[in-house]
Amino acid sequence: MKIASWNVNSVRARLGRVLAWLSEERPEVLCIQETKVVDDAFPAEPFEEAGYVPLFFGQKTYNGVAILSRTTPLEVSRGFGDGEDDLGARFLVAEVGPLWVASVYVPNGREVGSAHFAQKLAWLGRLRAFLERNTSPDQEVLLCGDWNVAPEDRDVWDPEALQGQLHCHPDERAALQHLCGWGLVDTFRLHHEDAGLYSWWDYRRLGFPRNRGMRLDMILASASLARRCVAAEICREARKGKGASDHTVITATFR
DNA sequence: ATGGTTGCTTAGCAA
Repeated sequence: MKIASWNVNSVRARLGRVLAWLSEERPEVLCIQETKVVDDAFPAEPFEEAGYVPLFFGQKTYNGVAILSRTTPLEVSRGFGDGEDDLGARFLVAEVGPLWVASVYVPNGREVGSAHFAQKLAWLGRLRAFLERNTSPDQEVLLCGDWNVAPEDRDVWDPEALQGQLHCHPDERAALQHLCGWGLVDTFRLHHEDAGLYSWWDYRRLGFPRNRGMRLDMILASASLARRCVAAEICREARKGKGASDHTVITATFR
């Protein structure tokens, strides 16, 4: 069973690429971030024709998340429902058979020390609170998304230059670690130890050709799933060429 | 300190 996650930077601009990748790889589930489209305009039909049932939670211009599943997903939640500002359409949860799957788009934070940065840290805390209220680490939980945090120095192209910068700040890493402390494992690191493996490369300054990137996208799994995780990959091919998202698609495969 | 690129929307914002 293959699960995938992809920040597509506009689902309409990337539709052809996403459909081509789906037909090639046929994952059970694809979680999408940055759909950048209101629900009325989400391109549901092409995904249905490709054999997927889409759930989507979007807004105008920014953010937006979706879950595509080969079996009909049951929508569990849009946003945290905790009475606070969700900072846009960033969180969608569905049950897919026994799986409890979330598509997650963590706020960027914009600038270390800014109000947006504080909201990013708080958002990660609210996500943990949501898990505590709505599920259990004993369940089969998958959080798939763009975390906007590079968890360790080996996840960034120049850790010295980027030390303390956005995506690498100790407070962001601590917030992500606290979330994982609920009972989640970074599936990629179960299978790969090397530095220099990234999921995002800046469009500017030839980031991808120079492999100047960061690993910001992750599939986090609860213990019962982590035990059954037999592979995890970053699909660099999908970042190549004109018309690619600045993020590439990642996968985790479970026995 | 700033720039570089992309997408949405149409000049400027967000990433």
